[in-house]
Amino acid sequence: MPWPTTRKQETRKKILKSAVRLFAQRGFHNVSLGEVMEDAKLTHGAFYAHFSSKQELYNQSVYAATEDSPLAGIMRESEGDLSFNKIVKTYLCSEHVEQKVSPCPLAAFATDVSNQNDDAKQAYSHVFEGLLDILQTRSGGEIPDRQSAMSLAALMIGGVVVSRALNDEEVVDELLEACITKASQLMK
Amino acid sequence: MPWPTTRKQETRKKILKSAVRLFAQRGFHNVSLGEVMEDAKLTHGAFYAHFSSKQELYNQSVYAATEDSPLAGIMRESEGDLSFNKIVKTYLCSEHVEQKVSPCPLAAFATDVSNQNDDAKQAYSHVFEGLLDILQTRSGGEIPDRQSAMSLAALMIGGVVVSRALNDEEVVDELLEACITKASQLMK
DNA sequence: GTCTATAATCTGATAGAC
DNA sequence: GTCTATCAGATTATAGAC
Repeated sequence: MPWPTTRKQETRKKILKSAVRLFAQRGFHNVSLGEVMEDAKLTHGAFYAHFSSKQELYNQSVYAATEDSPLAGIMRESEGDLSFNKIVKTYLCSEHVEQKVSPCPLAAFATDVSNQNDDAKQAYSHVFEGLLDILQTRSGGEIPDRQSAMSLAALMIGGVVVSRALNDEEVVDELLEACITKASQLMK
Repeated sequence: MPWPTTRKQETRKKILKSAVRLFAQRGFHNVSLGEVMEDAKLTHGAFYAHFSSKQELYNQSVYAATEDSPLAGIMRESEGDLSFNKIVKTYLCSEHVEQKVSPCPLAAFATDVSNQNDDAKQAYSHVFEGLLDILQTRSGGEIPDRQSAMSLAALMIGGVVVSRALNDEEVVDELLEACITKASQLMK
């Protein structure tokens, strides 16, 4: 029985989905377990039938967030290669900055993870390697090597992280456009 | 009397210095006012003679952190222009990632600020514009325009932020080197 | 201005009925 | 597995003596 989709696993997924959205929007300490469970239409006490601690929930959220991230979305849409432009513009857009779409955990969870335990960092590292792999293998050769993929990842994540901390929408648009325009120059 | 350096202002500076280091290392919610005041050799209750709330302390820390940041350091050392290589290598180094030097607030406070009020974002935005200004006016023309400066800032901040969330030192070194190597290509 | 002491609140985690 | 109820600890902010 490889996938015994029990009701418990469905509930666990619901909790994770709520956790991903809330943690990404407000950060680890600005979200209580009560809020997560309420969002998942359960009560506080039921939490510990699914996770051993808030920290474990957060670590699992780092993995879970990859499923609905912007890049996962365009990967589902297109079966073949992703164009470089499509990748960059999907990531560096105001909808992603404002989290009108489910966010990339590498941008949303970065600073929180750096303040947490090694399990969280391991999850983050794993997801980061996954991004590098996608960039290199699904871009039809437009991203030639690991070094290019790494610098592109830093540019994209940095662009979104900084944008979220600015208070001037015009500067945000300017920054996103600058990153989009300059990204291709990293590929040479 | 332009600078009446009273003892109160000295104490305020001491509190800010402790706050910058602790907030940068562990984030807003992982640092208590008690810890900040203890680090500044005072007791908890004395805090409110200097700041009206923890949030105000944090906002002021964003500004205060610029004084000892890596780029402020090399600007004090050299009177003339900074070389592009010096800027990039000073920022994207493991000592900065591990905060063995006083960190740049744009990297250390980014995600926290995005979860806070508009005053914090205003402080962050102001510091960000300051970085763009330094990059453009102090690089001897090696950073030709605002768009180049913006993309470079995103690359540098992103490189440090991601590095702090990874658990594999080798990958961190690889990432920093990738960002350093590729940075110059953004300047064309 | 700085101290000690405490109020008021929040939240992670546990216990036990159903 | 989910619920209600509660414990235990931490933390921001305040009060009042010095």
